Amino acid sequence: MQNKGPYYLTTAIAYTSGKPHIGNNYEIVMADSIARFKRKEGYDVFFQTGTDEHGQKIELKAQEAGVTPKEFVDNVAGIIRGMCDLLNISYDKFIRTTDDYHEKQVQKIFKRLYDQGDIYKGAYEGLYCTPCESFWTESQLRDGKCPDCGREVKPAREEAYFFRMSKYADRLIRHINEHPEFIQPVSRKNEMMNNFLLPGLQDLCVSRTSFKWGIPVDFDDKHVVYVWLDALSNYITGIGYDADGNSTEQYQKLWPADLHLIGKDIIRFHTISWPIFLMALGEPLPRQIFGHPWLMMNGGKMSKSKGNVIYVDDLVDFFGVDAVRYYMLHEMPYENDGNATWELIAERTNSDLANTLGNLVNRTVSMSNKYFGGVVADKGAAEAVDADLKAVVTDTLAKVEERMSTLRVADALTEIFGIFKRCNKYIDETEPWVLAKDETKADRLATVLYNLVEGIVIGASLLEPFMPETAEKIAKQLNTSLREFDNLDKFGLYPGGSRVTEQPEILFARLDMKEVEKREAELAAAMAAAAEEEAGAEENDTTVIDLEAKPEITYDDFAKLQFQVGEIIACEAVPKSKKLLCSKVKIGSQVKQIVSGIKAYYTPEEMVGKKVMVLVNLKPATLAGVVSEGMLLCAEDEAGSLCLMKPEKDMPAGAEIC
RNA sequence: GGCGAGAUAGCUCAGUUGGCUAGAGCAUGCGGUUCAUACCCGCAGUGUCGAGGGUUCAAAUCCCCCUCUCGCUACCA
Repeated sequence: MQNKGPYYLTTAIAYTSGKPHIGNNYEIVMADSIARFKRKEGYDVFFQTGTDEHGQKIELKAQEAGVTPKEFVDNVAGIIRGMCDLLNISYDKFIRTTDDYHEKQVQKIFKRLYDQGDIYKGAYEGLYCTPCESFWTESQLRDGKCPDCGREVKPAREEAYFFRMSKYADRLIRHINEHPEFIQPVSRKNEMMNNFLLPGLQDLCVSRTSFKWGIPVDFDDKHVVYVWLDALSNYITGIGYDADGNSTEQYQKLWPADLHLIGKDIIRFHTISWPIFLMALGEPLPRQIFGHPWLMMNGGKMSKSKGNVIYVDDLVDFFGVDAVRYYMLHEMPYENDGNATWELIAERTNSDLANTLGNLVNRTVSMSNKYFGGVVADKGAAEAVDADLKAVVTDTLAKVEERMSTLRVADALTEIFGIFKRCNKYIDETEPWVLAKDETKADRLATVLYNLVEGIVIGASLLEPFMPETAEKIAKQLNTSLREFDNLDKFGLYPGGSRVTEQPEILFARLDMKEVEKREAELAAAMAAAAEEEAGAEENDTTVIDLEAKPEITYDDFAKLQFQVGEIIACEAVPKSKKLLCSKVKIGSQVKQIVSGIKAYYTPEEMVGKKVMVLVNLKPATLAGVVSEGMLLCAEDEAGSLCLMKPEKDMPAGAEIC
């Protein structure tokens, strides 16, 4: 096989805050199939994946678990790496952002960008919104208040480092326009252009002082490097980049990357922040960034308490690794989100893997044994029907390569299965069991079986990047080895006289749906129980939320606020808004119209009849074109979920709250 | 509200620059077959191609408008 040169691809690195579910795992299976495919095409592939291990969230999780952050991420990184191995991921490098060489380079990168003026030390001044943990510029404020939550912002000062993004914006816009393949799928390109690049980029804060679990800025150790500058750099530090100009040979060979495979949620960082960092470092930009959609579980309605979160280790345990890989790859959504349920995986396994593929191998091996004692040989008794079979088989490589060149993995698999379907049809056309009854047809029968074996070997060889274990099993049953891509457009290379296995092993057993449901229910029950226990434990820990204290106020300040009980007598969604509900609230004898951003937590129907706490004398404002004359008070948890405040006993509408 | 994507068979979706009776896979029904994992092969469907209007000899495909879904973004007194 001719060497076609280096091919460097990466996945996003997984955040080590907990065990990943199937939606998190599928990107790496796609990446693995691309890596394996490119290797077979003759590229010198380097496939990097790994874990992103810094940040406040991990610091908190570790604290909850009573371990150090490093102990915490060591554990989770181990789990993630274990999952990669379980899924047969052929990564060449597993990078952790806590690796010493990475940390050292990130510090150097930060220093260099600072020295050359791309990063400057600044401070947020004046306008901090505590609940949102965000600083705002004067121009971003709405009516002098936080544009996010509408609350008072207050003068504050926090030292931070910033990156001058705008300096490189024009260059990036030009690059994106001149390289239509840079952002894939193309629909994502418009989102980035319209929402971020064309309106003008804000300088990006690239350091934090509010937590410690990160890479320290070595010349200013109050600061840690902000997560994206840290995480994105993995793509170059993992292959030997050096900010002082002493990058390794490997780096010289591999960079720029050919493909960053990422989820659609982080396209913005990969297509804006990352290229700009690279420009600042004087490095070339990656050739392509592919933002794949998500594989949803149970239509997106999953939760641990319902027990319907899907984990690949459970699936692999039940279906086997290649059935799981096949499902992920076959359902691999290209533009729209895909869906995964135990039932769907079982259906696909039964119809494609057990029926079409497994049964084909089984019947072919069985017939070879039955009619020729397992010996397979082409006796040259060709007939007209053979031509089409051979054509389908030998044409598939080109079709698969075409599909893979645009990362249409699911379509590539469908092309390969076309071989197996064609082979099944060929058996019906040639009717080997009829040939077997006529001794004069023995040569023809042998030729038919040879053609089948040859077709299956080529199909299995094409299948190898996607289902490596199964491809090997097939080759073994046929007592041969998988073929190089160079030879997949040639028919007849299977060595005549080879003997197939005597006892064909069932590649994929047909699954009984009742068994599938039973297993799923068992896991769901266990998961729900665990979730409940965890929730119980959390309750004992008396989960609390600490807010930054506001300045003391006097009773007179308080007395300015008029709180009353209000009864919601009507409620409807605000048209043309996604989060707003408009309620008619009876307060004493008057009725006020109040708009609230709680549509995600309450339906209009369930709002009606509630008696809630209302701030009555708030200056009216217009939201989404609707006047709001007060505020329904809510409690907000860490996740931002809202809960209306109701009187503990039934009180008349209008009762004062004081 | 801004920008973008989409709406095709029960389900998941294909349908190049407008061109013959609108397709595939799964599921369903019928027929064939028995080497095989009750499997495989064949046949058959049903579709107001989201609604309405327009351009054209001809529209799923182009234009206008409407409805709905989704993504990014804004809105959350």
